[in-house]
Amino acid sequence: MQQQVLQDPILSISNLMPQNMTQPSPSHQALIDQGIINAPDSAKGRLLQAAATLFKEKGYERTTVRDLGKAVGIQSGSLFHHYPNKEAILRAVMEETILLNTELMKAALAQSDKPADKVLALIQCELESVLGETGAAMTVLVYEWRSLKDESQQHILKLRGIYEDLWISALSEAKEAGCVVIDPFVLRRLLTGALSWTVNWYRHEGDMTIDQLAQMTLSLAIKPV
Amino acid sequence: MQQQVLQDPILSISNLMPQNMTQPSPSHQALIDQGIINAPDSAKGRLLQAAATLFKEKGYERTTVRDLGKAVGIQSGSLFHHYPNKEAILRAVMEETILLNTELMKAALAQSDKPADKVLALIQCELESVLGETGAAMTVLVYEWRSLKDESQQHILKLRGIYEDLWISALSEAKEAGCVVIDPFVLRRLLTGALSWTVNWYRHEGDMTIDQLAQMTLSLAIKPV
DNA sequence: GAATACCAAGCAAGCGCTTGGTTTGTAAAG
DNA sequence: CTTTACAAACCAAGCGCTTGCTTGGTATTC
Repeated sequence: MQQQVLQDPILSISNLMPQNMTQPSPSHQALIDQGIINAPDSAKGRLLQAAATLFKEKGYERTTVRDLGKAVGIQSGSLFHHYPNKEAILRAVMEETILLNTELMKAALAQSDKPADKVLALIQCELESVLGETGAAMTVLVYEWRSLKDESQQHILKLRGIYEDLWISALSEAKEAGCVVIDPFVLRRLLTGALSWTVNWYRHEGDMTIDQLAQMTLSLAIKPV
Repeated sequence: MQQQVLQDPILSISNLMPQNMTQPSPSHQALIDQGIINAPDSAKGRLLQAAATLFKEKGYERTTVRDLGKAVGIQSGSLFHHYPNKEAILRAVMEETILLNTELMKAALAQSDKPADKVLALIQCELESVLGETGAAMTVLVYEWRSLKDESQQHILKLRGIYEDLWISALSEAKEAGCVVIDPFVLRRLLTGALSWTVNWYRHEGDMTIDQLAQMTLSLAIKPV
């Protein structure tokens, strides 16, 4: 029996034609060129995208390696040619999305000047990451944390530290400028929850844009000077 | 072979001595008396408490019925004498905690007068529910939603609606009084995220009390009139 | 003596992952 | 332009284990 009988080869993980592909941003492309993250149209890249979607929808534990294989058009066993085990796929999803969004945040900060503008830029960035293309992966990062082994948790925590430092320094600047009244660490944590939770209610079809939501959130976080 | 040889009968689900029991509040006791939720020292009540703790720590899927049985000192198969299946245990954990906390919120609201006071009371209540005794169950309610069958989700959603109505009317009053500037629905959703996320960072050992945190959150949500 | 609460044993299904072998892409050698 | 060689990508099959849950029987309680 030939494999072609069982399965359309165009669905093969390495033959899939790119679809709905938007052009990666310069920051994104730089990370791909440096080999730090996988291109979205590569075999591994598509696997990670499918994994993020499934992990978000069904949860990591309820997603089987057979689900993952079916999503990218290969046998479940073939997954282990790309990653040593299922947990490594989860870890890669988390690692890539945090690396990418850290770079996007740095780029956005570089275009801002006043403290309040920097805070707004960070809020916009985080909303984009949660509600946009990397939304599935970001949700997985928040909701599937416990499924990581201790070793992986510490690895991701280190990357998360760089990301959080950007937030803390921006909020601290804003506090010194007098437009933030509560402790920056507490404020960041309240914002983390508020922003990540948007994935559970924000709808693109609605009549509130992401920028509007960002402005509303900013109005809570800072007081006008 | 006698069961006593294998297992200390004092650990049996129906014989366990109450420990670390605080006196249930009047609202709590009322719900117990009406048979709406199980007493914390009953067989089912202890099972639900253990389940909430395990589900929070390991996640619902990673918690096996054998884990649950061991936690309350019975065989895994005996669980199905109390609940028809594992999902029913998860559902019961969620249902009881939302019913209880709705009553606690109503009681707190009854003691408040001005709109800002009502909002503060709700914030305090929700923080207590997330960080206090029902914290495990509340965390499960947030994180294990996807593990519920559709039917159970709709059942819990209905209960949650009553809870959310209390929030929306309080925030709407505050908006009419002029101390809330953004849409009450959006504000509630931002607060939902901010408050539920506290479970991931707030520590009772630290030098910030829950009331202080509630005050800080209030200072973001409303502006002084 | 009936109902309740439990145990001991185990079944069927599904899980992550391994294995041995085949196809495909690539690129140098003839 | 073939041929040869080899590694990467994949399939088909299934192993060993764990899972939720069932069954038949036994203490305990009122």
